[in-house]
Amino acid sequence: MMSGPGERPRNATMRDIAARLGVSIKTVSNVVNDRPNVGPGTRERVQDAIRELNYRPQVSAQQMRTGTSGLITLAIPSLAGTYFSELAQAFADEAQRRGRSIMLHSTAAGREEERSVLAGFTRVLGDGVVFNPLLIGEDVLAHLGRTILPTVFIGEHVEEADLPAGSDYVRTDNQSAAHDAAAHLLSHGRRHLAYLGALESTEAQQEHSTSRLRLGGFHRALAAAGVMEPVVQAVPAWSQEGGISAVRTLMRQHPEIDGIVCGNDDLARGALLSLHALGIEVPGKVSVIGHDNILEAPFTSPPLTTVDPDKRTLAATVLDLLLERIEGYDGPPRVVEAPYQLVERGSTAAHG
Amino acid sequence: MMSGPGERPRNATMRDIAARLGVSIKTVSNVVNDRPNVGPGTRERVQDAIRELNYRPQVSAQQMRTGTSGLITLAIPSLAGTYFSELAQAFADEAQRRGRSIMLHSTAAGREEERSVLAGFTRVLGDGVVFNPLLIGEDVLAHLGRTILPTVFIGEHVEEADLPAGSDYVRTDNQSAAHDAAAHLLSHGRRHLAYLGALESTEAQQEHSTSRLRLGGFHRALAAAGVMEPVVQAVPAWSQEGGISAVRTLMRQHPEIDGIVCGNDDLARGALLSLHALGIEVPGKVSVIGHDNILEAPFTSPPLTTVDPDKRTLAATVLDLLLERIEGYDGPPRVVEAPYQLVERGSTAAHG
DNA sequence: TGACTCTAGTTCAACGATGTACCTTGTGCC
DNA sequence: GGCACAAGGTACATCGTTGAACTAGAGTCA
Repeated sequence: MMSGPGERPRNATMRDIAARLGVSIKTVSNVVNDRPNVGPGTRERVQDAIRELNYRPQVSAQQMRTGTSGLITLAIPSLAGTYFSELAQAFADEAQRRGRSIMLHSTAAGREEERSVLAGFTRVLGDGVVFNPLLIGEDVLAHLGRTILPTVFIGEHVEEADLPAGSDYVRTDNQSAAHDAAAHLLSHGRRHLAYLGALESTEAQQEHSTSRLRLGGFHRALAAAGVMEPVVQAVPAWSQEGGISAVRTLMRQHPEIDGIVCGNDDLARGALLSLHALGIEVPGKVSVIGHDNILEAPFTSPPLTTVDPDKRTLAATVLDLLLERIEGYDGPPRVVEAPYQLVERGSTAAHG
Repeated sequence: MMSGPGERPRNATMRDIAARLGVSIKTVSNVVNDRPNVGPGTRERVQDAIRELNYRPQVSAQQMRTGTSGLITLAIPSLAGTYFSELAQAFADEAQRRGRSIMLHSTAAGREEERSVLAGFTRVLGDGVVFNPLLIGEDVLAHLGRTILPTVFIGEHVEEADLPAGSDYVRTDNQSAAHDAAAHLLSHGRRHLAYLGALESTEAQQEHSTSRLRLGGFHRALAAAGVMEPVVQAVPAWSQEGGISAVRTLMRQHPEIDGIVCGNDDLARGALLSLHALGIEVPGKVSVIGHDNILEAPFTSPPLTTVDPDKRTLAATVLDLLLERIEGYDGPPRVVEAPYQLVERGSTAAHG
């Protein structure tokens, strides 16, 4: 201990411990892994030596011998954006609970970057991959014989038929979620609904198809209720500021609007602020509903009703599937629907 | 290719390639690592086989042999919070540029979790650690003989004297940053400044000491300018909603205020919204300055002047130091001051 | 021709941990 | 006394990769 400055010492190995005590390496291994056939005295002496030499098992050696490292790669577009950063946090927490570590791989660079995730990153590293593709299409997936590592896809951009062998899919049904959000407003007597979140530019392409799906669900709900000509309001970006300016435009052009379904909670926050500034009561005159249930959603004014994708359960489900595959399951691709839930707060209310 | 469903095949190894071609494993290794002493014909045949068998080198075996894996652990409190999630993204990007991967370790669980980071996570994994401690104190660091892996500390909670052997420190000088922010307002003729961001509860303890340092810098700037009795406004949390309500209180109790230094940009965004709602012009009547330069700062209304800690440069600096240590440097701890920069936007302006 | 060098390889050991198979004691029991 | 048997170990091979050391053959040059 307190070795002080000097040569950076090699980390202690089982060999060091064995040598110091005059026992075999295997006995040390047995102590570390809580295996039988070690006398209580020996066990204790080994444990003392482990503490003294500050021994830690070396994961790479374990992986060589046993085939697993406890490492899981999480490949998502970017942490910039509330949803993905909260999702990553959920994965990190759930992985830690299971004694696993998360490797973060950002695919913001686009299609090539995503393809390289599937190709195995040019190096085999870790035991499995959680992958949220945005750009990779059927063409790529369909020609992928089999993933090199156990993989679970997440998101909404994967066709079930394209799932490669050795992978599973936890699907988020954004279309239904948006449908339910709109239906919620309709059930409260709102009839003049707007969808806030269409993107003009393909620049923010990442949210684009999410937006398209949510818009689809919105239309479906309105069609089912016989409400015609719903209003679709474009935004410059899925951000709070985008919501603020867009809602100003929206209410000027469509003063009859009494309910707004927002593409995500950042937009919804902007909508709330804008409505407040315009002196329009929420939920008295206009109801607002968001998507994602971000951490701040309960603290907006009024508190935001939103669709909760339950990131923690999603992460847990995904990791359970992945760990099953890592531990040997090799059946056909499984598809699991990720649950979501409408969380009702103050920004929506029944209408006289 | 297209192996289809069936037994999950072992990943191909160099041995497989060598066997198929009747060459030695070492020759395959030489091709993979672009080493000389391989004839052009042989090289090509090996490359073809690599493609056919979809071979990828196995990092754990490489690490065993060479001692490095290309993996770096990033231990930060949590991704919930704009600053840390943008910081993590910066690290992920910079690491990818350097051909390294980031392992994410969340220390939100607190002191014990932080201690275990220093103790080496109970398993040796990866080549080095980037660690932003919040709670670990001198007592722990000082008794740490030497870190088990090369480590670079970041943040502001480390005393230089306590740095363990084998580590470096990239310090963020929050006190000076807050000082400069206040001085900026003073130089524009503002005299009635408030600091927004003191925390009553120790619940949000993570930001607590950051807040304390920034408040210290604020006081220092005012004292130097001879401004007495600055106002310090408490907030329930360092969030936008916290800023909104706190600024309402602040302006009611202190209508003379003409400049607000905010603990972070989320608070500052709240301040801008609140001031707008109160009909107080920014920057006409009150100037607002934030901290962190979050991605949305340029898009607030008016655009937010803020202190930019330049997360990308920080990440690059940290990784360079860490990689030097990983590659063998074993000198005494180095301390580097992370630069920051005041980004002037519309929320501050000179005062008549 | 002989001494040398260069190219294109080969063989071997080693990194650290662990599963399998084997060995050595001491004890209990007939 | 002889044997079985368990408890508490040891010895060895192995996972995939790479550095060091070696070799066989061809070309160079005095």
